[in-house]
Amino acid sequence: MKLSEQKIVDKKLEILEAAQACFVRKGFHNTTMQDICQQAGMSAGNIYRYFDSKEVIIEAFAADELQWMSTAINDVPSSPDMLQAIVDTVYWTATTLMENDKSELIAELFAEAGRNPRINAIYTKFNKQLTQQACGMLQELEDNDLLRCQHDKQLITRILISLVDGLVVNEIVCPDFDMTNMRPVIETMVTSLFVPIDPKVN
Amino acid sequence: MKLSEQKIVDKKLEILEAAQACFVRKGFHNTTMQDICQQAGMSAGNIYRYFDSKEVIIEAFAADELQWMSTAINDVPSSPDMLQAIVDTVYWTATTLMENDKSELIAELFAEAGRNPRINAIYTKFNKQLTQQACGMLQELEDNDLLRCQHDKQLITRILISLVDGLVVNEIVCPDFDMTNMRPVIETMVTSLFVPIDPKVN
DNA sequence: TTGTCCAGAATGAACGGTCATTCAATATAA
DNA sequence: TTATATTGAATGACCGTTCATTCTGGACAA
Repeated sequence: MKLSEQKIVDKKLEILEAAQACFVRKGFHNTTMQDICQQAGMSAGNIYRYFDSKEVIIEAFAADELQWMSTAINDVPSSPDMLQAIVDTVYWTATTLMENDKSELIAELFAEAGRNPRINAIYTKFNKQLTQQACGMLQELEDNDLLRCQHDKQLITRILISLVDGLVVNEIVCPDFDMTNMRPVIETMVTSLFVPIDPKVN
Repeated sequence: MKLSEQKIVDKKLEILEAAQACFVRKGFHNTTMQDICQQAGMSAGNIYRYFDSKEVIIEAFAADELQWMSTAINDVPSSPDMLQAIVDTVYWTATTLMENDKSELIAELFAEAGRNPRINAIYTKFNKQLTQQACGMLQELEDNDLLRCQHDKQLITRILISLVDGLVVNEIVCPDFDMTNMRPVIETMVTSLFVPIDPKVN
């Protein structure tokens, strides 16, 4: 009758999904345990068997959410043209986040990271990894003479990440502005940061 | 003995300033009325003579805050070179917001706008104005043959605003990343969106 | 198969604490 | 004295968390 490891993981996930639905609607602090209970179809006491506190649920949710973003970024369809691949990464990440209604959650995460040290630590760590990963990719492209960066790679990376985050959260306060044509603009901006290496030169 | 109009305005401002200090530290929902009372050196009952509810304080604060940003944007030192003027506006706005510790507040505003319709309305309205104002400036530059936009003016504007917001909120999750050299990168990206009109051509 | 037992899963009412809001009492200035 | 400003303890609602209780399904003896 004891639940298997797997069942416990599933249960936790179930709770986190319910929590997510509530967090989207009301944010972390306006969501009550009762909200989560109702959404999860589970009693308060039972939820506390899986998570020690609401705070822990928020933290687990944050970690999950960043995990989701991380995989979303890796799912960008790759292009043979390296410059296009970078443009795609920026564009796809932004549009994917928007289309999956992550705007509110990301805004919530930033706000929480601003005052909750534990959430801040989770986000900071994720951000550091993401930056390094992206820098590594740029470095590799340079090493293989496929591209040259016009500026410091870390700066470029951080600014592009900021651009994506900015686009996503701005969706919240631009309800009726059509962003579907933003790709060419993104392309111009991103492209300007790199010099493609002309094969003819070799 | 009745307070003059001016005194009432002052009192309200005093309360809003106290509220702001608390909001920076704890965010809207973790700030208690007691926090605000203490910070303002005023009793709870008295604050309720000036604001009907905590909710109203948050709304008034949001409006004030956006007002502050609006003026900050207009305070950008102007440059004779129009392209530089645009770059400056983007760069100055971002750095000014960062230096005045607005990151947490802006993140908080985005999060709140995501679920509180009244705050959303305030922010949306501000955003619309800001976009129009910026578009108007670009239009004027084009009309005077000082510049040509490579893309739709509204799109450019929205994306640049998003970039600024993204840079500012990203400061929260990049505690130890040095952004002081970001200007050249910003310059490259912003510049790429416009074609300066060469006087020789005329 | 059938009935009994029990560990672990789940429930939900109750508790203690916190917080926004109110209001009776007091201070103040004209 | 009086109208207004201010105080801060009291109020009532809400919320995270707990815990006494109930449910469930498999083990096992007969």
